[in-house]
Amino acid sequence: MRYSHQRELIKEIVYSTNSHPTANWVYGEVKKSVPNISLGTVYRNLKQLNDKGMIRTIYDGAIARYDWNKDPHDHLKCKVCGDLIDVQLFDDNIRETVLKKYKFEVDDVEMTI
Amino acid sequence: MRYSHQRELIKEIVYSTNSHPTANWVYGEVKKSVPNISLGTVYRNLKQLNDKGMIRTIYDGAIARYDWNKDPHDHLKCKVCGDLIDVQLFDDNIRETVLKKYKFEVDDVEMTI
DNA sequence: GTAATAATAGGAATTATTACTACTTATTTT
DNA sequence: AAAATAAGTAGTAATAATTCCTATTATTAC
Repeated sequence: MRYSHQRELIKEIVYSTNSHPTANWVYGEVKKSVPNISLGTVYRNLKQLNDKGMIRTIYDGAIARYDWNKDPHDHLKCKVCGDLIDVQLFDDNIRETVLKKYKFEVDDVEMTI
Repeated sequence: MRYSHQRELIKEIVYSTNSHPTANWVYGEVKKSVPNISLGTVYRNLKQLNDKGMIRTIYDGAIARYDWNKDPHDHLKCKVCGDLIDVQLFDDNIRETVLKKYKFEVDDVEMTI
């Protein structure tokens, strides 16, 4: 993965907020400095950053949101305003519990409350 | 909500499987008995069944899946085949923990592992 | 500096879902 | 039981999020 100005900006934008932004919001922000960036570029880079483990993708219903916080954590979603906030509920024993009870090796836990 | 043949079938189909089917899969199944049912009818009825609490909607990444099992439970998703299986991991103290720690009243917990 | 090729912009294509509309059917009223 | 009414339907258009495609541009290796 070689350097690109666009990806660097996209990464900085995601890292600059706690709001778990959508691709479209990131697009709007990055357009401020690169007015003719394309939405496809935003999506491609978000996916690459996710694949390289630099950001995390979470799903809010049917739409993807991006999170710079890669530590295992969960989200509380406000029913009224739709905001997601980070919470820390369970510790690493989920992994063991699941392995013991269900013989599944855990890769990732996504919980929205 | 008055009776409709289509909704009845859709409900039976969702209740007949543990596979957490998508709207599209339900559509394919119901077409076997009502060949010219429309996809919109399937979506409308799945939503109604969800709103009346007869089925539950879960999100698998970006797509909606439907589950007859309304008891609180979580899902394990196989990374290889994509199947979702039901698991029972945590008990009702999630609700209390969240209320105490974060002052959020819990409506629904959705966890995919 | 030049060649090789990853990344981009712009737009078309896809996928999941919702909205619209004229027609049909279940229920209610008479 | 027929007529009235309003919920439901099929078919299709529209939307929203995301991915794909292609000619051009930018980064890195030599």
